[in-house]
Amino acid sequence: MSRYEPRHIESKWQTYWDEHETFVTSNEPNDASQGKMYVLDMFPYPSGSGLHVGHPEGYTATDIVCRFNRMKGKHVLHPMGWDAFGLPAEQHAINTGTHPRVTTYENIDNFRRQLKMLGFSYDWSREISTTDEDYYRWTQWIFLQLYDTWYDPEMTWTDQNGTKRTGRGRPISELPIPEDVSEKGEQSVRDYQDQHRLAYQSNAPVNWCPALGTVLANEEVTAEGLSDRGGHPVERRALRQWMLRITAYAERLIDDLEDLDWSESIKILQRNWIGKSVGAEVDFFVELPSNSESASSATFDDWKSARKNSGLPQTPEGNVLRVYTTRPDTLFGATYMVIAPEHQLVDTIVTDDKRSEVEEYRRRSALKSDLDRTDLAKEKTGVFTGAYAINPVNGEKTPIWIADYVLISYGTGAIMAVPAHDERDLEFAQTFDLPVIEVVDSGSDDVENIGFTGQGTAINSGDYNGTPTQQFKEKITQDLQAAGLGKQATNYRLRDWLFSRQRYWGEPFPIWHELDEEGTPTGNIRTVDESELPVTLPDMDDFKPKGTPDPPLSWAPDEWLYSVAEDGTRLKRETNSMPQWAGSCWYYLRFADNKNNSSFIDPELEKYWLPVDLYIGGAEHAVLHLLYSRFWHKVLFDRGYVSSVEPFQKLVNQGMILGENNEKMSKSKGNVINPDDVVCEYGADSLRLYEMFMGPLEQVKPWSMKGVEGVYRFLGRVWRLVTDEQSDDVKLSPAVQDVAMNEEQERVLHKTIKGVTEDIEKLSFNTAISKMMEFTNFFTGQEVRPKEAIQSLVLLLAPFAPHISEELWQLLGHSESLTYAPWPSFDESKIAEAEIEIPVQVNGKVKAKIRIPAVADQAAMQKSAETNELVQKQLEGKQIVKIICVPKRMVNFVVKG
RNA sequence: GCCGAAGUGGCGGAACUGGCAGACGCGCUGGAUUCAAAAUCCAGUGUCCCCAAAGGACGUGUGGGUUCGAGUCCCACCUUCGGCACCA
Repeated sequence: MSRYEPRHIESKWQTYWDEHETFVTSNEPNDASQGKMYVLDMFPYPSGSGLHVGHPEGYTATDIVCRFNRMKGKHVLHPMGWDAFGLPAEQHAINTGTHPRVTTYENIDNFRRQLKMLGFSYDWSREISTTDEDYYRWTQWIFLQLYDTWYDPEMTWTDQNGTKRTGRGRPISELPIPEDVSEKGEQSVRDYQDQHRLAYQSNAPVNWCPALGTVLANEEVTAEGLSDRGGHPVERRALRQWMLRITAYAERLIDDLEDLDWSESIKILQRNWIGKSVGAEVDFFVELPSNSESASSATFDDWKSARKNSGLPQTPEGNVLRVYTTRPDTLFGATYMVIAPEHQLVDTIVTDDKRSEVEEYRRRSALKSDLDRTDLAKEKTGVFTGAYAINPVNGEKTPIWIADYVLISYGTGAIMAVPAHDERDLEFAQTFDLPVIEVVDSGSDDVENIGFTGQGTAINSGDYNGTPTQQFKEKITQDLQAAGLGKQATNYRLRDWLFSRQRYWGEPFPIWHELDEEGTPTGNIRTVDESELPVTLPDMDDFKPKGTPDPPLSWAPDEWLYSVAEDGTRLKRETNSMPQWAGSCWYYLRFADNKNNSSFIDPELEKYWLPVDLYIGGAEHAVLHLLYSRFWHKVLFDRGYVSSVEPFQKLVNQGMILGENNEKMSKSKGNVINPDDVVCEYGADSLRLYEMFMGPLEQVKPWSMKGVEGVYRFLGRVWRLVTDEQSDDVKLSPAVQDVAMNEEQERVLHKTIKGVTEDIEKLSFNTAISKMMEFTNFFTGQEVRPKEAIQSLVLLLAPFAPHISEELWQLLGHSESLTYAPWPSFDESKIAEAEIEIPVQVNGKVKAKIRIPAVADQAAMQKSAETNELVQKQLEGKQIVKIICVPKRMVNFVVKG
């Protein structure tokens, strides 16, 4: 008896595909091509534990789409690669002494083996790893472009597609240098340029994680103040770091989401992350204490009239506190000011009697980790500085406090507190017994004005009384602008991207630091010339953090670390490395042209293949990876290197697969399913089919071994549908005959083709599979199985279970792979039934069923329903109020009595 | 607290644009095949009332509403999951 033996079939076809280069994709479409289709998986980090069942979920989905589209005649690009830089390989090296390069390439080999075992139709000739020198050469090159770019928000220009745009990343050489800067000489110009580059260095406080020995991005620190990876405590420290000015692109990163075919919830996630808010900046005159050196005799009135003439300066004077607020309409309710402990103005304004207290508070908050700040969130703290600001609208003297609930990194690092209409301010005011003035009327007796943060009508606001919130905001912003006291301002929650790590296993920066005679950095830097890329990682054996923020590269061999420039300047390399995100920011571009030695991608190939038509991956990358990639892409776009505005046209996030117990799979819970084991027992086709059959792709769903058995049984049924069970060797079943289908068989076939085709297009794979099951159940019951129907099923099944399909296809007499066989087409007219059954309802409840011609009109339907015995019984003695007939659907009698 | 997604049999899930709720699979029950088993095939399977059948009632998180008709639309609420969290 010939049984379905996946093990044998699967390795046979995997070898066949490899040998025939079935999935190798030329960059040239063939003559019959129906257009290009770029389908991409989020490439994996090749971890030591191998593939997880979550990986094949997305990968099977994209594989189905690819195989389907190849059969539809599309020119399909479907590549795979490795996001292989990163912490685990380096940690492993620290623990075992094995070099990360060795571990990484071993893991990659294992991942590749597993992916091939699952029969995915990747074009392996396009494989890349972010750790390949030939790849990170271009990652470094892109960094140099970022370094060479400044953002000009004013520039209007026409892009290469002919679209008019405002705002562009431009070469630093085009940055206009103000006269007062150029007057001060070359160094001053250099500094000015450095301040405007998209890649810049900063000394801002960063998240230093002693346990990991590295600095982390805000995004890599949890709300509890622990490292995202490993859960170690994180503290704040000021260090020199590389930053990328992603905030310059915030507006475009929001705007361009509009035209993307992404789920609305992911778009919202990104919008919230960027967190745009529009409000006003307002200047408050500060009465400096008499002890201050910069104390001047200038009065509030003098200042105000001076401002009326000069307008609002770019940066406020030394005795002016600039605040940001989204509610300028509540200006009359400001009863105190709060500035962040790190604010520059603190030193200037603090009075002698408050100085020690203020200093102490600043010292404590500087030490506070984010954890402490969050913990204390409920209990507000702060100290009065002794200084007062004067409210520009009413001349009120307002005390200035410092408190760490105001963040230095947002807005101007200072706020006007309006306790009546802001929860945080109210809490603070109650803690410190500060006055509360209500200035917004909620407009409802049920809602107290104090604590009301919504929109209402102005009260206690002088001439503005009675103005609705929205109108008031606009009006007062204009008035402040006219008086030179404020202006409209936009802020983003998004911060610039901390782009350096204190790690060995990452891309080195293509950057030199100039050294002086003593060998200390002068602060000036030089870029490595493009022709000298890549800056390869030096050979090292010791990566163990020394407990200081010095990166491992700082103890690299001198030959690597030092050099002398042609002009004799001594140089030292940048010893930070790039974060793991760097490589994944642009890998989708390289796949289109992975062997190019002269450019990161050929412009023609970029135009042809990009953007990615379908991108599938885990929701954990919904914000960071996708935001970073989009940012880089836009910079490359502005600089003319890519023609598309956005990299990923359609995005789908697959849902997580849970263990059988409905919990997250984890070693400690012992509920981890290993794909190797499943393939060993049931075969790759069953694993693929099961992962698609479990439920909707985007949904979170639990694993079930019984479910795998179910689809395995289905494949067995398909096998027996085509092959001869009685025979010892594999041959065609005698029931499969080259005869015409009867009407019913034809209807079932065409219905199935239609259903499966449309379901694949909707990525509704679970229902596509159930339709093939129905087909199989039906044809199993047919004594004669017309060959045409059986062949069509094999083709429909091929994207889902390619191995068994190839085998059956061969058995059906075909000598070539079905990879490029035409997808079955359906004929709508063959699906329609002449006579259909519809329900008859009485008062909306089904009471009978009648058979009517499919084309029956309302009158015919009604007549047919009325003559039905069961219906007549129901209607007996009742008054018919109304009859509703929906063609092809139902008849409903509405009756009384 | 704010934002988002989702709640349908014993389980995973299906249901086009408001028109027969529960497709398909799992599980379970019964039968066929077998010396027996595995495998396979066939039939049944939402809950309740009824000895059973016929028949009937109820049923898509809860409570209201719109409609001839609601899983689907509207309002309020509950629960679970995901994200954010002093962003002024």
